[in-house]
Amino acid sequence: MGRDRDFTQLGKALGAPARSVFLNLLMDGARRPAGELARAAGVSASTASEHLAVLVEAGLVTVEVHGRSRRYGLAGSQVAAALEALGALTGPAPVSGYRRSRQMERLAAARFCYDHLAGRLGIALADAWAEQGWLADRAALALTDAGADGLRGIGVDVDGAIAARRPTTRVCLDWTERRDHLAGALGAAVGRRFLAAGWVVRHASGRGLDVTDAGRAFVRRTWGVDLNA
Amino acid sequence: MGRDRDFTQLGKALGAPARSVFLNLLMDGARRPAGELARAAGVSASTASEHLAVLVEAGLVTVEVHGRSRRYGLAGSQVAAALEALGALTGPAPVSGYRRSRQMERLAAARFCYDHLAGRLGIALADAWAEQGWLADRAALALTDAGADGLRGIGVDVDGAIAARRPTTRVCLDWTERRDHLAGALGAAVGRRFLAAGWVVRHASGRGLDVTDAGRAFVRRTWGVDLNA
DNA sequence: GTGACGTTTCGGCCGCTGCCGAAGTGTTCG
DNA sequence: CGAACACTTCGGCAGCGGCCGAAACGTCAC
Repeated sequence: MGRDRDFTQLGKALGAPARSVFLNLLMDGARRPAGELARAAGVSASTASEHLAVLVEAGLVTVEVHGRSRRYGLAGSQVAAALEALGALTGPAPVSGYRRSRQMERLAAARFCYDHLAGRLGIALADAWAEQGWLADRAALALTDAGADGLRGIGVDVDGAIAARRPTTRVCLDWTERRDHLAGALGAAVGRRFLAAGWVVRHASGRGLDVTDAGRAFVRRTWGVDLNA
Repeated sequence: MGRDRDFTQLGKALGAPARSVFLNLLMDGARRPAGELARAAGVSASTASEHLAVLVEAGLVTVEVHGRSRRYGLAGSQVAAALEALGALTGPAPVSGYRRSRQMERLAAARFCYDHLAGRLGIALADAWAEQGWLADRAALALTDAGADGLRGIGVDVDGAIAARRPTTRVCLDWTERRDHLAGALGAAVGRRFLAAGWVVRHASGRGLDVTDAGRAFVRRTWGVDLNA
């Protein structure tokens, strides 16, 4: 009787196409009403409702009631981390020259992964910060004193991130690039700062991001990162 | 068509009790013949064979043919990492005083998580190393120069771990304790050293470990870690 | 070669699950 | 208060998936 962790319920919850679409949509950390999710997945409202009930039952998703609308969202950063880890497994390794749709290409450039920056932007930042001694180790991404000062200097709530209940820094393996980037409470704080400062803007819907001209200039000026490369 | 990562196949693969048992058994990184897995899960050989084919198809498991026996094992450390992340989600947080079977208690004390030490032993080591400056940061577990020297001094193949293709250090969230411990190539190197030196021994089957008297004395002498606490 | 053995493939049964449309519940708006 | 709306629950259908035993396959031992 050596079974100690039962993946059955989680697996069943993940194992339906419509639910997979829902989770992907919710990976940006936003809450969405049931109807929007139903439309996005191409199923009827009743079917979507049943799917959402399954996800809630499995603990992957939580609901907030807003009047006659119900907003569904991921149950927490741990869920997002698990989905990222799982996502890193699916599909073959991205061989160079693999053809991508324009949509995928935009996602690969910059996006939110639940609450922190990901895509090539996230990786470039982690690279630069490791290079310049703001993070101690490219593999582990530990925050140094210099890094704490530097991030405070650009308006990131470093102390809030350190005080948070979740781990301050955490590595997250990128889906598209297969490289690590910064997650955890600090990653979330950086993401909030980038949005607030207007260095990135959200796509109309979903977790895609566009780096603004101001953002592009800022990262080049501050860390010498050239995002057009 | 915003779906970019499809969890359906992985989810279906995880969503059967017998397969969950298989994966749990394989979490120690060992390969096992189909028959043994069938017996452990309480299903017929034919059923087990079908399940294993599903797991292979999903990329979670690989086979090695040894004569007329076939040994199944996890497809890599990324799979183990994803399963750990998923496992951290299941079940309620371990409220204090929660009753555990003796089997579970032994697993909670020390075990292999795919290829690195986990359980209270793994956490105690991470704590001690962070405390003593061998790892830069309890949250990120970045290896310091002092840590590299120290681990080399006790016979851990630090340089091999640094040169490895996978990340040198990585944090892994413990199932039972909900705390981070050291994984990645360095975690694996530490695990190999602990086994080779006889500081831990494997249980008869599965991923459980017993810390030997020599191991207990060693960790107390070297880092002041008292495992009886 | 022949027989034993570990594993896979096949056929068939049963139950679960996804899907929908219709009806029901609760909320907002006029 | 009643109609419109967002969502959930219910009933019913179709198909998939898990299970087994029987048979086929490949390998090892003698």
